[in-house]
Amino acid sequence: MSATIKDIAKRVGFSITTVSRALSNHDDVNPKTKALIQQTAIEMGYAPNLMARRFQKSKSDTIGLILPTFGPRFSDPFFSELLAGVGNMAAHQGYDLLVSTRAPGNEELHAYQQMVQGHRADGLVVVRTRLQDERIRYLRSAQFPFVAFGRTDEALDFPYVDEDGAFGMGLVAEHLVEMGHRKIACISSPPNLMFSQHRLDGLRARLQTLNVPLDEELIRFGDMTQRSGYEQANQLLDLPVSPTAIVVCNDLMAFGAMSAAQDRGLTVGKDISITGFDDIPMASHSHPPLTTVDQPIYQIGSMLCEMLIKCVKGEALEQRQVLLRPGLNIRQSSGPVKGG
Amino acid sequence: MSATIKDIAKRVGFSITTVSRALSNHDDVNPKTKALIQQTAIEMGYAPNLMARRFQKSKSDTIGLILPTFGPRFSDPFFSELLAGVGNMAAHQGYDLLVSTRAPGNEELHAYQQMVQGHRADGLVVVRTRLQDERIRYLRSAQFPFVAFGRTDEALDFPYVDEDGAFGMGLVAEHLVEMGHRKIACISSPPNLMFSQHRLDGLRARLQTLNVPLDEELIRFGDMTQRSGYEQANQLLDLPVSPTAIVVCNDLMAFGAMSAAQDRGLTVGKDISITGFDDIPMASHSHPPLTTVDQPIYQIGSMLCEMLIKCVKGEALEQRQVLLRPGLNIRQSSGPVKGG
DNA sequence: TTGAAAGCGCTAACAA
DNA sequence: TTGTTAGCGCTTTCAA
Repeated sequence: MSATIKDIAKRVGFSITTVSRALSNHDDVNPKTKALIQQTAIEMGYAPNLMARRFQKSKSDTIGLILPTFGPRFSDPFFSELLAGVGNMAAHQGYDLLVSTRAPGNEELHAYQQMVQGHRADGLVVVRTRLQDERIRYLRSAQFPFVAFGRTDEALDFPYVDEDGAFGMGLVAEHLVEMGHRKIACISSPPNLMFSQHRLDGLRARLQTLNVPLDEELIRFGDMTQRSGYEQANQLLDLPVSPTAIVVCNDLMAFGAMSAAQDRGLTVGKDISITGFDDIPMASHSHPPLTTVDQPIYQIGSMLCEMLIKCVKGEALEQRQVLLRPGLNIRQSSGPVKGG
Repeated sequence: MSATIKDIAKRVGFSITTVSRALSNHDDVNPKTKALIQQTAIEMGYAPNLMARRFQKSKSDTIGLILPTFGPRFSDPFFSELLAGVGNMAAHQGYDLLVSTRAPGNEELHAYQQMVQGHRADGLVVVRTRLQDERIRYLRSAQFPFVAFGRTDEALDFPYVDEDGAFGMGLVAEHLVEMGHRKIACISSPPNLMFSQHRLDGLRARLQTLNVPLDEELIRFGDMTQRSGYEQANQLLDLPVSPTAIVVCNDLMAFGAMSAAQDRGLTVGKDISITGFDDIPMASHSHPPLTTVDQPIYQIGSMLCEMLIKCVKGEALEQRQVLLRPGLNIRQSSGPVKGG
């Protein structure tokens, strides 16, 4: 259907070799010939056949991203922003972005294998690292280029970008203790996720040093959805002595927790303090606006992609492991302890 | 690096043709030979080189999806769910999913051209159709397979899935009028989007027949973000005689509108009614839970993908144009008009 | 400065 | 049932 270099060669009367070189802008082609060929290519509406090119160079010029989805209703503003960050950088660098969505487990690992073995992508972005992460183990054993969003619990050396969640939670702890809170609860995210560990540990450690040890009875685990935050918060609020503050490990669950509190007639920020983590755009326009730890998701996506492309090209990384230090955005969902 | 059919051929002592046929499970191969070859392939860890296969068949087994993003902070739960719907069906059918993110405009159209001309994908999913949609015009002119999420204003025949937004808004209109509302405002989405037209027109038309004509002064346009809903609602609430109900054209803006009302001390569902559209998971766990028109985003994604793959394979579509009829989920964000 | 030729891994006519 | 051969479109030695 569309023109090939062969067609162009026929038209201009040169060999396909010369055409190929002219179009790749090699400098061993007579300028006049080159100009003629390039002009003709435009006239004929030539577009290189990428499948042929990729095959012959055995490079896909594609990076892969497998999103861990839980259940069909995968409604997560976090990932759409990350995707935009990765995708825009990929496009900027002339790379395609191949996306898969799989629930963690065997099928997911299989998807990784397919990406690698089928040469579907030149490198992979691994998101939301887990304890004993089999994806990372696999990619390392296959010696396949990848960059992770998150660290791991194993002593493995690989490139990653992560945010210092422990530090972020430290800021939350300080803020709440300063506001007089002593009975602090936590709705954490699934414990098999690395960032859950960092955040919860960070919270626990900082509270300890502030002499307000975290009551282990007041820790709940949710699945990161708003619904889950709602349910876990309800459990906490049902306790005989309910907490004066709930530290939630992601914004979505924090919204759910706010709803739960509000359903009981509590004024969030006055009767109870609730904090989040991520600072998704919605956080500044909820009611009340959410106190939360910021995480530059879009930029992280960009960085991941940029680093990965360097890896793929065999270029050296100026920084192989990046740990970002977050800030705390204090808004109206948190305030002085009541009667404090 | 990895084994090829040539390697297998050498090992088993058959020709590469026979190996190729055995691995493709053709039935003109001796069962014993076939078994031997397949066994050997497994032993050798053979994985077909997709780039080679795709090149030779000149089919990418890939479908493309270009997400329209506005600005860097692309935090949209709607699209992540759609992506999951499309992606899971694609995986299920053995197709890859190529994703790009572009702001509407020239670069976006260029991305479409790249997909088409570079044979990057066998077919495209076009989301969020617009008035005079140049993407659709282009794909039609290029005779490239595509399926759209949404209709168009031009009299063009192409496969699509859409939800009957006018009907959905009719339900909202009925609900509000029944609750005694007469001063109804609307926060619409950008008027160049087809679904905005359908929803606003549907609202206007149904209100008309209910003898509660929509006051054109009470129509505002937002950009679909929570922030925008917040801002537009504030404008409406600043009017000398503020509306008793605000019909918002998507859930995210509805959340923003709720925040704006709540900031003024209004109780949403009592002092003012607010409705949304989409029924994203968050809608049932906001405070108060949001009355909204449901839209099965995940299923729509699946359908789009399934239809597209049929198109790509040259199979007939049993239904070329699908228009889904929505329902209204009445929750606590809407109620009887105050003092009504 | 240009061209001939080989080959990337695979599939599919056609022949045996 | 199996093998021979050609070729997909492109890049890249090597030779002229």
